[in-house]
Amino acid sequence: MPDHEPKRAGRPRGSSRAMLEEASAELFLEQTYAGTTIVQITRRAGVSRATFFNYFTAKSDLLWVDVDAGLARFPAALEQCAGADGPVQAVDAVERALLQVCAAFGPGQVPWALTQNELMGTTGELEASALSRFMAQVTLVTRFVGARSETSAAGNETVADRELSSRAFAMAVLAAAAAATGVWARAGVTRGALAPFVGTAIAPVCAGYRALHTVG
Amino acid sequence: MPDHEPKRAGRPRGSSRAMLEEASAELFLEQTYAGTTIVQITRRAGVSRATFFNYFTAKSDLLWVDVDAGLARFPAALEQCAGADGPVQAVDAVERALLQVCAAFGPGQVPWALTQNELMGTTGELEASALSRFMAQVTLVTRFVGARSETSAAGNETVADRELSSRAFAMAVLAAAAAATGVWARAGVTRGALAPFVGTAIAPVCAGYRALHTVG
DNA sequence: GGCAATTGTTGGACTCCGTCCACAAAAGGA
DNA sequence: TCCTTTTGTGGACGGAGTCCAACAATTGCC
Repeated sequence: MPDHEPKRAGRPRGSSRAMLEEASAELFLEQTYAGTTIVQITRRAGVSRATFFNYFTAKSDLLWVDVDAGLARFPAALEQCAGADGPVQAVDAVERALLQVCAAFGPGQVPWALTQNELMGTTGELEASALSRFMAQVTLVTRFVGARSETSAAGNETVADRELSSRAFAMAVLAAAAAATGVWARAGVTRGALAPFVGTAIAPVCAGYRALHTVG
Repeated sequence: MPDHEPKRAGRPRGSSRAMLEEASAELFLEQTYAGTTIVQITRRAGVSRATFFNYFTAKSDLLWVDVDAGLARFPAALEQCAGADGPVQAVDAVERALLQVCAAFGPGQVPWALTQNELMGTTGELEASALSRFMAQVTLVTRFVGARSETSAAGNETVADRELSSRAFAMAVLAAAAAATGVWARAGVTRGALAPFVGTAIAPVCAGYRALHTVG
């Protein structure tokens, strides 16, 4: 990554994502997410309200900066964990890739999205932004598993069945991971790393889908 | 249900939920959900905008009238399907109760929430309202399973483990059901009843959690 | 140096959602 | 009749998100 200065034409940025993230972090601590307006954030960062939307598409993006950063590594992890073809191997790869991504989250930094979810008023907005991120990962996993299940033994399994199965597995395993993350966040100071939580949560789901493809 | 007229005091209603639902259904067909404002709905129904919020807490409630009606029967179905104590029996009960609720949805009436989800602009709002409903069912299932797992063989299983396991199962099985519902809705005219879709989707998840509790 | 093209920043206007409140209308009961 | 209860109404308000026309700062070319 040597191209830090591509020397493009045009006015250079006088602000940055980081400035807005910092300002919002301070205000969220003081006033909670719901109690903070975009205008307050931009004022503290020293920019105008319109500038905010040059860096974020919605206020709720600020809740997910850490999570998004971690999730950004998921596709690469998936490819790296991918082994041979076949649905069972695909389930294995998803399980490993999820744990690999979770390894980046220790007991220290818990994303805003997980700490502000019960703070009155935040719930609605948080859920909206949460599901949109969830579904993005769902399509990722669905495609990954679906592509590796085409060559399956098949037989009495229709195309629609495989599509349903892939998507159900994707949503189930990611939901289990999300559940684990929620429990982990609520665990307070005693929580250790995230990965063990996610590991125990997704194991039964993965086992169920593995059994489905090994027996049937 | 003979108490249709409890003859309460006060001004009788000149409007009704049904009027607003009908008006919104017409407008959603003409303009899509995102393209329809609350004012338009209330104008067509012949009431004022403020009245809308006497019957619905948010515009997005209109997307879920059918789903909410079906979901309302879920707690009762859960109790009815409940058998003996123990985590395995709890998983069985949840599986049966879910299928029982799905039996109410045939190929005819597909809720707005499922038809308008790709119609540009709707996505964000839809996801918000979707997750709030999803999480309501999650707490229901979590409590149900959690209460029936306390008497488990336990041994090397801590309380935190059981809490995590219950919640992960709840979210996973409901996510699989949601995935199936989505596939079913997108299946077009060829779709039959909803229950078979959900059945194949949640079976592996339930199997996985059953195995977890029978072996270990 | 002057000039255009490019990129970032700004303020303002706008729509819609959701909340709040004071008030009017329509009933029943005393 | 007066009081209480319930529902409908209009208006005002603040915040989110969109849009746009203007302005500012920099690069590269002539």
